[in-house]
Amino acid sequence: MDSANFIGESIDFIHRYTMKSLQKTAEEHGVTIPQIRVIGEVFAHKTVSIKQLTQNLKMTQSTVSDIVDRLISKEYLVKTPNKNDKRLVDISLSARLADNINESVTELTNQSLVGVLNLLKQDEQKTVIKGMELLVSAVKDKMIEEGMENREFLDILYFPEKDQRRR
Amino acid sequence: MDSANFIGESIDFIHRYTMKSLQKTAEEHGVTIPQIRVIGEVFAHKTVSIKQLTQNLKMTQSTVSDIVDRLISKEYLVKTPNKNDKRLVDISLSARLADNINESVTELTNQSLVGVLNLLKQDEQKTVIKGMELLVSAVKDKMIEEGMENREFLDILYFPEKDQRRR
DNA sequence: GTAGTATATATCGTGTACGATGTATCGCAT
DNA sequence: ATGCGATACATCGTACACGATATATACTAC
Repeated sequence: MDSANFIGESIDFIHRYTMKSLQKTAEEHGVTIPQIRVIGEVFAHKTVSIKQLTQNLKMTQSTVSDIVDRLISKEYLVKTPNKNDKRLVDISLSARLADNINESVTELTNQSLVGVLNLLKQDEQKTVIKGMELLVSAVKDKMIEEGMENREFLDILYFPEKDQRRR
Repeated sequence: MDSANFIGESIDFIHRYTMKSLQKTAEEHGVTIPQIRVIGEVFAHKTVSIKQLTQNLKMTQSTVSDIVDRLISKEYLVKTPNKNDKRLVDISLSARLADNINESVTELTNQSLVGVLNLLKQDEQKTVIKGMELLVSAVKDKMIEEGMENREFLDILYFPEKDQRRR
């Protein structure tokens, strides 16, 4: 129970750190973290629907909708109705942004943690990863055990090597 | 770098899980997670200032202020000006709440993770904790290295046994 | 084709969350 | 006592974030 507490606080702590860290980079570009994440996805796929963004970024549809709206009013994105299915909306980079965008968008992904891991020795990194794998699979098991409906919620996380083990 | 990515996603994943898990318990009581956290702090200290809540819960003063206001309008908390220092505000449980409150408030803290850890064998738990300790101290080092101003941000996390090691 | 269901977005209401700014009070130095 | 920087809190503006609901379109069965 005390260990659980420690794990909980640690997760919170690291989560806060990465957020804070990303935010610094983000606001140099005049955007927020969620906004960068959305832009990154659009950049990667050239054109996506709200639905896809919702799935890939693990945010609810309404949240994504909001963010996209803000990015459109900033003239970073454009929305065009999909030809084949008029319910869909094709979201893509605005011409203006498509030009002066570089890889800096994609490289935004947790750069901070790379630096953190590099502070550790090889075998220490192994331990960290091993521990995280154990914890994550335990969480997954727990979720299944208590019948957490959110299926999509699960297969978000990829495992480095082998995928599923444990009971 | 791929490991960093894995760590990052794992942290997010677990963070989301614990939030989701806490939320379920919280909304059975008709409150939100931050609200329960505030109530718990007030319950523990009998009477606190906004400042103290800000520090203990690691939220900004304005956020705390907002939440306390909502809890007051729900008649869960009361605000009385401090006698000694008129800048301070004493926050305490409302009479109504103070009665039918039980330990269930404090036990709200990451109960979910206890269950998760119990799914692991003793030595696996050891690995998880060890890994987390390594990661956390690496993050702390990184924060110091890049001169993260937020000092308070640091001494939030208690370590089970020994406190500081590493370079 | 029509009805009924499912899907994709939009919109609304509420609640965090945070930085910036305003306001009153406290303490200290003069 | 007067002034001034520091402190505690409130308030405002903006941006997530999510559930609930509305709306339009697609699909399916008949």
